[in-house]
Amino acid sequence: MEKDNAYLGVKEIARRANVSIATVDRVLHNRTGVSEKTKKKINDIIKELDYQPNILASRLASRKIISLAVLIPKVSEETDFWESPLRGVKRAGNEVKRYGVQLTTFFFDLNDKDSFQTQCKLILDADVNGVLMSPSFLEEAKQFSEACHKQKIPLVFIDSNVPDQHNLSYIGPHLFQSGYVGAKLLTYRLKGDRKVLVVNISAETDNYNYLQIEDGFRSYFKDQKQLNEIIRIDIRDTDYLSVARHLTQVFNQNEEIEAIFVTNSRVFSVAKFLTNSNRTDIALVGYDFLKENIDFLNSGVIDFLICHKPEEQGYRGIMALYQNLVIGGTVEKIHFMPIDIVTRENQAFYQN
Amino acid sequence: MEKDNAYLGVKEIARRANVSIATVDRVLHNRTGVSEKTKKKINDIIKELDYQPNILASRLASRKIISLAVLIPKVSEETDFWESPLRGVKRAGNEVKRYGVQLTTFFFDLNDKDSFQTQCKLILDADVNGVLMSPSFLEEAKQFSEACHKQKIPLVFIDSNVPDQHNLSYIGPHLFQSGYVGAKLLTYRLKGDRKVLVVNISAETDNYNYLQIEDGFRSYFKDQKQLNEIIRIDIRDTDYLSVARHLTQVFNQNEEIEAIFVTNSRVFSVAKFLTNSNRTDIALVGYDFLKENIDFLNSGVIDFLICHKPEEQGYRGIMALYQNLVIGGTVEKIHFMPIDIVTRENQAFYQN
DNA sequence: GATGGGTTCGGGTACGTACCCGCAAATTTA
DNA sequence: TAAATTTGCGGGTACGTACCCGAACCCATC
Repeated sequence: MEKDNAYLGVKEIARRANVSIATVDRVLHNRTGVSEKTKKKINDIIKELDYQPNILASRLASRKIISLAVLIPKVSEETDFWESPLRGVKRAGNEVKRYGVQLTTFFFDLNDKDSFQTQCKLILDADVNGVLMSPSFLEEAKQFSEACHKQKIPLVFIDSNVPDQHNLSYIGPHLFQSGYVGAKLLTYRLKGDRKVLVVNISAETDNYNYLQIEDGFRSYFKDQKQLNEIIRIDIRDTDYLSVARHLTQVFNQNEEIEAIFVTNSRVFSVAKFLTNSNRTDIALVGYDFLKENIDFLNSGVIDFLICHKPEEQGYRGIMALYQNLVIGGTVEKIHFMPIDIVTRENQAFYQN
Repeated sequence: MEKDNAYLGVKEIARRANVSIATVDRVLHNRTGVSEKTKKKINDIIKELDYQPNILASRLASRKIISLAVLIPKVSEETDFWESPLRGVKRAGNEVKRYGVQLTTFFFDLNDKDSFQTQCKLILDADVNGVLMSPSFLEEAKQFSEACHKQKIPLVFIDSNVPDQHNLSYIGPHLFQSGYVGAKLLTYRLKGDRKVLVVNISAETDNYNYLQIEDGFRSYFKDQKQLNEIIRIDIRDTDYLSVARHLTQVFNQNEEIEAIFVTNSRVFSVAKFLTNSNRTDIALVGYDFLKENIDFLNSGVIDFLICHKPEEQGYRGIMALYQNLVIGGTVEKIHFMPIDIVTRENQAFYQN
């Protein structure tokens, strides 16, 4: 029941190297003031002992706090999707705050590029030690990523990736494959080879994410040699009336639609439309574990929801920064989230 | 960047109560040697300040180690299912060992009740602070649970639950609902209303888990008014030859089987049989993310795998004990794992 | 009023690491 | 060669809590 006395810490290293603890400490934090010779000697001993610093003591002795910034879209009336990542962020924040880590959250408006840039500047001015962000605007995110890299601030992307950046990690879905899974699910409900409709409801002008999902979706049909014609529609105004108007038009022009795939969480709008227009026999697949979506899942209007664990993305994102900054460990550059399939039957136990 | 100086610890409590730190400490750990009057005074101040002990300092100062026991089936040649929980356990163990928590793992033979009891005794003799176990043998697990309760050792069940025990927590699937989901998935592949076969391959004599799954499975058919006749078969010898022999017999007696549901991870045996006997058009649903199962999923013989994140069960189980013993926090008594649906398309990103 | 035993409490050190301060030796400068 | 730096290093204290050791105090008893 006694703690393993054989714990080998700085004291033991110092003893073996015939130096003081302070010198070992200097080497460990590669501070100046140690001759090359002793530095090498100490490093050898560290390697030999496979020294693992005691984080408890380390964080306790350090009077510094580590401050992390989080930049995500604010929750709008239209969709509360970003509540989930925020929950995960807060949960992680709660866990690490006892280790002297502090979070500050910055929000931007998904319909306003400027707000994104403004918040980016605020973060850079705040002199933080790490950043977690959703790179909703591709070009602006790239610039910010560059700035972080120059200042050696580790940066983690969630929800969607920005390729070829010096970021610490990406934690989020493999969008192409996600669309592929969506197509597969849709085919379970396909009876004939009538038309399939892909709906993108988004005010965002950058449709980088959306394109990858649709790519995956179409690829499945191609791979399976499904003959269904795939038609598509973009709806820029995200309010229900606008969605209903556009869909009415599509249905007027295409009488043979037997399935709909919505590329994001706004599938509930489509479900509402189908309900209102008595078209609930149409197969419907969409994204994300939102309350509205679950309701339509339970009433059978939505057949499947695909989900990428948004809360866990937030949680893992913060933990990756913690890992990197506090523990000094390595973090995998890309961590793909699972592509979860949610149905009426298993939704009760889903962990968002 | 400086740590919040306003941290109020035992020192401040002692100052306000006009006592020494040691006295405050005695109250915090409700040790003896403090008069009721001062105890009350100190407790009031603790409440007033909403004092949160610094775990870092606490664990650092404590020379005690916390030792946890893990009791799970050993990995057999037949199935390596228990590798996953063990991985999760080890991952958690790795995380908490820096905080003075030590794990010892005990294995028993799923075909040997005695080995289970033997290991239980060993654990009780080892004077551990907490136990994580798979209650594979119901009655024996109950006895062990009682013993733990008497000795005030927190106990966590994973994989399956034992109702009405004084255990700290259960972390695992809702078996009934899991069977329900299995039935739903199977119906996606059902074309007519021919027979459905439920297969249970298990040497275990206690089929407590299995029964709940089959209950859920049948309930779905009842709820949906599916007319398919459900036949069932128990296979006690888990080797492939035995499985093939039993299945051959069933198929000889029932020509109209169009779908099979296997109630545990041994679905690969059935898949192998279907492959060997050219019956791959039959729908097949089973359990668990094992390599063999994934292979058959990829080759299209298995349609769906259901999975309850076994690795995470192990991880969360240890963390629950850590939470309870180190942090002193509360733990939810039942934590149902998600009922994950794994297909060929999303398996690459599944987190077991 | 002295003695004893129990109760209540404080001082002090330790946990392993971070980092300030200051001293001595080595090196450069005058 | 002496003085002024610079470099290399050790001593020591602090972080917030745990817990040992003993001291002071109380009340009862003779």
